Amino acid sequence: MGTTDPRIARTRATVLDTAAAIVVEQGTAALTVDAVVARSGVARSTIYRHWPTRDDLLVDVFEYCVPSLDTPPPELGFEAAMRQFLHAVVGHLADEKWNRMLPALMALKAYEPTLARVEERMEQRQGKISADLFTRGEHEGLFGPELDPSRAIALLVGPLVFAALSGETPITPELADASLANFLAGLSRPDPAR
Amino acid sequence: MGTTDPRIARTRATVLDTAAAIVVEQGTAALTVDAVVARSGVARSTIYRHWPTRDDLLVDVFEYCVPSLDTPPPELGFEAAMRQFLHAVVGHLADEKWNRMLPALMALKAYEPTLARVEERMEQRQGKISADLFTRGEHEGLFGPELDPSRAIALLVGPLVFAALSGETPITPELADASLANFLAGLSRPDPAR
DNA sequence: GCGATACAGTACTGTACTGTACGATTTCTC
DNA sequence: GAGAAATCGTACAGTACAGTACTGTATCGC
Repeated sequence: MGTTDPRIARTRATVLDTAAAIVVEQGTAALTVDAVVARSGVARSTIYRHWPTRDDLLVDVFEYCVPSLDTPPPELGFEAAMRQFLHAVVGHLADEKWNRMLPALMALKAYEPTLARVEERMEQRQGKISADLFTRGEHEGLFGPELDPSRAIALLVGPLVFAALSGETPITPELADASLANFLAGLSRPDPAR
Repeated sequence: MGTTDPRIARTRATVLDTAAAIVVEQGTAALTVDAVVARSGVARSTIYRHWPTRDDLLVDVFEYCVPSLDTPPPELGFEAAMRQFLHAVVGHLADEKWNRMLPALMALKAYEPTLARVEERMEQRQGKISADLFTRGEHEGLFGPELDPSRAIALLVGPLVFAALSGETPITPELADASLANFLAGLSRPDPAR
């Protein structure tokens, strides 16, 4: 019952790998069924057996490539856990694959509701992790419950995403450390410049 | 000599406005010559008289929409000037036009060298402004010459861009203030967590 | 007003891609 | 080994778009 035909899994993986490579190397506009056929060797009719339209394939490609982040071990405190989380984010953003696909997803989510949902699920998963981390920080007395998690994530992760997108400054664990250090420093200065 | 035929300027503006609206509302893939013809009333042959290919038109649309930032008045110190700069960035990112076009530019610059050059020029202009601002900060003794401007800009502007892209947290001047406050707080804590 | 030029409108070619249909072949399951 | 199912290969219709060519009309500069 749980056993699936290996042919199905095989072609599905082949097509998704090929399609992802095309998107990474040439952009989403270059993802045509013919291009996948030429590069993967999988027959045209076979691809349409698995995906009803080209757009459905594109959605699956993104879903296939979205990085999965883990919750840092519970014994870590806020600072150590957040550092580990940010380092993981750096790792994914530095990887050429996601480095190319993230901007494409951001650009398309405004017009393709199906891709918007992919991005939504991704942010939900990461939101759960960050919520866990901020709970640790609150228990440590670093900040109160009034802290806005979404806003804090923007402050912490924003610089990393910016570095990945602009390419002006290298995206490294050190940058993540700097972002975290600034965030922590800002906490101990609750009434800034007023 | 310096006078140009008003017909040229008129159709050029009409086409660029229409094309920009199409890109903002439906994405770059929807920018076809026929779509511009239908919406603007400008004839097909006229468009091809101004732009040799559709891609050239797209490049001009981006160039046309790239926001221009001003250097804050020289009498302002680092903090006030940077605040003003960041607030201007917030203004452009919150505007629907650039909010949609920036991700598209980020996604396409990896594959279209001509668009990469558009983005390059944009970053160059902003780089000049930020270099000016960091010089002020250095003269004020806030930091030394070892500060990396590109990296600092990532730390300061990154959260704003992240907020604009993700849509999870509102992009407001207050967010800019928080980013700046964290950056300044990090300065007075030169050896973080080591 | 007049010549020059930009614009409108239409028709056309060529191409690239989507999605369907169908028979032949391979590969899996049992 | 036999039947089922997935895959291959090809052919085809339909569409959307890029870019060209050409004629007639409106608008500019002088």
